Amino acid sequence: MTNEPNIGLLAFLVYRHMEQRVMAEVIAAGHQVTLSQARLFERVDDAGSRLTDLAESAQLTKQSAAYLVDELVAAGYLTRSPDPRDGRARLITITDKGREAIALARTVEARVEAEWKARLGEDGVEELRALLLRLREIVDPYWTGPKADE
Amino acid sequence: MTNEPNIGLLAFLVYRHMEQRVMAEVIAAGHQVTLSQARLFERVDDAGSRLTDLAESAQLTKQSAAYLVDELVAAGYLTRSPDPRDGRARLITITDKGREAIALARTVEARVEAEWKARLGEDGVEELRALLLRLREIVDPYWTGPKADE
DNA sequence: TATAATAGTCAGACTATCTGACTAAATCAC
DNA sequence: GTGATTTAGTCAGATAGTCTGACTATTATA
Repeated sequence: MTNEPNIGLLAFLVYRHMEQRVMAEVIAAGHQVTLSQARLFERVDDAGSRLTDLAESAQLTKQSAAYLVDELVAAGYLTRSPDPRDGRARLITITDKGREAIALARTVEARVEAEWKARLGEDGVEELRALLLRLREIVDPYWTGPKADE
Repeated sequence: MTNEPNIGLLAFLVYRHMEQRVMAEVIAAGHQVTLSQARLFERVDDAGSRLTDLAESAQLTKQSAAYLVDELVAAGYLTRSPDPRDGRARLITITDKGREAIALARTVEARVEAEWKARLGEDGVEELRALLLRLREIVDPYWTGPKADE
């Protein structure tokens, strides 16, 4: 494989590094979360998510998502409650313990990005973010246009 | 999760898109390869790789790597032969069928990057690649410095 | 040459994933 | 408004891919 590294692979290395740095500190802080759980967890909306939406967003089956949500509920990071607006649905929401983990993750993310700034410069990192954001529009099926994010 | 998307997550979306596009076409072309197999396969060196190196590069245990290599050998994409320079080791090399799959993957990668150029411009894509390459140096543990790649 | 390190395999367990079949509730079509 | 269809989620079972621990064979080292 002696090739000009393609952008997909380079992006993977960046993504994996960030994920590993965050996971390492989250686990070091005593949180008992697996990678699969974390990947689903980070998609839970502040206002609560439905299982079906979570599954779609994470590109998993509902069954797989339910399995991971069960574990995250048992570990105290999420709760399920009936959705008042739809008797079939249940709302999955983040607990205080879950928010603590998110806060820690945000801290680590900021620290890693700071390291990247030391390498690429403030301008370089912002240029990178801008380019990736524009790519997101054609690369992320859950992108619904500017501002429609929330 | 109503946050300024961090670069790690944005990089993930880009990586996943490329991977899915490539896998979809590789499978459509009749190759019977799973994602896990492909992720290992793409790390096999042109000159042949050792299992231990593959495992380390893909961040798997030797056992897991061996399991995937077994499948790729059975499917005709790889072969194993004794390493003439080390009686303990075996050299894992790419078959002609494996090279066909790689050629196809390269074609799809080029097509996807062309789409990205339509969005970001030629300059934008090259700027993105340049930034990711510089980040690679601090983000990829198997990076051994310029030119030492081979 | 005895000891330690390295390359890989064997055996067994477990996590995360899937497919298929199902229940209950909401929505749609008259 | 009732019957058919769609939607949200669960239950049961299978499987892929991953791990840990223990082992063999070969090479390198003291």
